[in-house]
Amino acid sequence: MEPKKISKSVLKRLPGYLAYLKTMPENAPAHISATALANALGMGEVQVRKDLAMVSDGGRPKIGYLREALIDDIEQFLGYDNTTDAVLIGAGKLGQALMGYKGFDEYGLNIMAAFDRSPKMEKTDEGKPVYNISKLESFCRANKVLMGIITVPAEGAQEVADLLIAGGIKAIWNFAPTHLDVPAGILVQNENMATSLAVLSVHLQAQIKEEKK
Amino acid sequence: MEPKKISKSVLKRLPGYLAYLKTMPENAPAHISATALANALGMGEVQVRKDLAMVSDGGRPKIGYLREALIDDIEQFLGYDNTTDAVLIGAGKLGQALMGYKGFDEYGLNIMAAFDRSPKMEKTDEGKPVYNISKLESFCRANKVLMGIITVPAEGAQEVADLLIAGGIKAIWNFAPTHLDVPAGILVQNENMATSLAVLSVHLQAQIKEEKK
DNA sequence: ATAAAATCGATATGCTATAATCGATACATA
DNA sequence: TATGTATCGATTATAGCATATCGATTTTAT
Repeated sequence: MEPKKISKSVLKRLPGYLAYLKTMPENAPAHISATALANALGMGEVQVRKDLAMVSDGGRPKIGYLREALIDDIEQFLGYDNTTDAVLIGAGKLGQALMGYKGFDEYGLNIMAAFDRSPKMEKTDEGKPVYNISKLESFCRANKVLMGIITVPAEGAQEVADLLIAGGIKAIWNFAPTHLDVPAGILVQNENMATSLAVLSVHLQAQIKEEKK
Repeated sequence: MEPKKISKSVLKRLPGYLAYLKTMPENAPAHISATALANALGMGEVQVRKDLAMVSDGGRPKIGYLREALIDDIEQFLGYDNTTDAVLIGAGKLGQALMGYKGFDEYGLNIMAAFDRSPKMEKTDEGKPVYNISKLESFCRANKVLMGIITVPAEGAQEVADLLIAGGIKAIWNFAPTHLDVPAGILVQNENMATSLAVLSVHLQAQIKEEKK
């Protein structure tokens, strides 16, 4: 499958398909149609079909997609088939939770090491090393790390980002609830819980208002 | 300010403005213009102005918005001024990280208690009670809880969601990497790290490809 | 007091994403 | 072999969102 230009919205839906496909039982039919997928996930069938067409050409009328092939195609498109190394900065609770999350292997993500301003341990529970943040830049450069995960408080986030960029990082996964200024070419993906909370909060307010009527 | 219909995209940007406004130093000017905000956050000034106009009418030509008033307006719009109670299910590392996050107070979110299939403690580090999941439904009903936070593994997520809905919950914050089937009227906000990872991964692949040229 | 500068708010345009429709294709069954 | 049906894929339409432009308003400076 040739790599096509893909919109971010499509991109964000792909992991959903992938997760669903992977959780299907072994004894399920080997083929699945875009229609079936759409129904299962509560989405429009056209959208699903279009999304799948972007990453795979294995769809056959009346039959659908071969499940295994489709999984492979999506994973390849998302780059889950070759691992990318990452570093994590901020070994607090959230940082440790991420370090301990086994599932990242599946996504081809390997967190090599954690960094902290004042490390409270030499290794995480999983045996990954925890270094002082002073070593961050040289470590990134030496290991050609391309991705940094920021789990420090908001105040320190920009500083960490600058260090990462100095170390040659190309993508930042930012869990700090703050805006990061970065040069062009560096991607910042904000995992901002505040935005999710906003959506939830406004929805709940509307619900409460509705009830009072 | 009258509540207007607001698009989700606008909604998701509001927390960003709020965070920035709050981190401004005390000695900064009391007024800030939409233009200044846009520059600081690297956004289009028109968009910022439009967004702010949705939640506040305190903007004055040549002056801008009074910072404090703007903060209040946004917070009121987002419902951060009155607290909503929530329960959290899944007292693993991620769950504990969330329980320990102090910042939720600012957003008017109060996590009353945690639930787990097999609780390993009676109280969290912060002194919040941890109950067996069997008590979840009755607890929600008794305390009129409207929001549930799911931090259990993907396999158990749907089951937990069903329990929550049975308990009268209206909104679910889902950290499990799986799709949840819920009846209409229930909002599911997925905090799906897989989608973020997908964006990052594809960006990195493109970067690597670019370099090889 | 008047003019200039800056900012807001509203309107208009273009673009992207989503949704709907239609023809083509491949399998199943008689 | 022929026909019917389910599904894909392409094309077209719709809608929502982001961007650009313009006029109105208010402060500041001369």
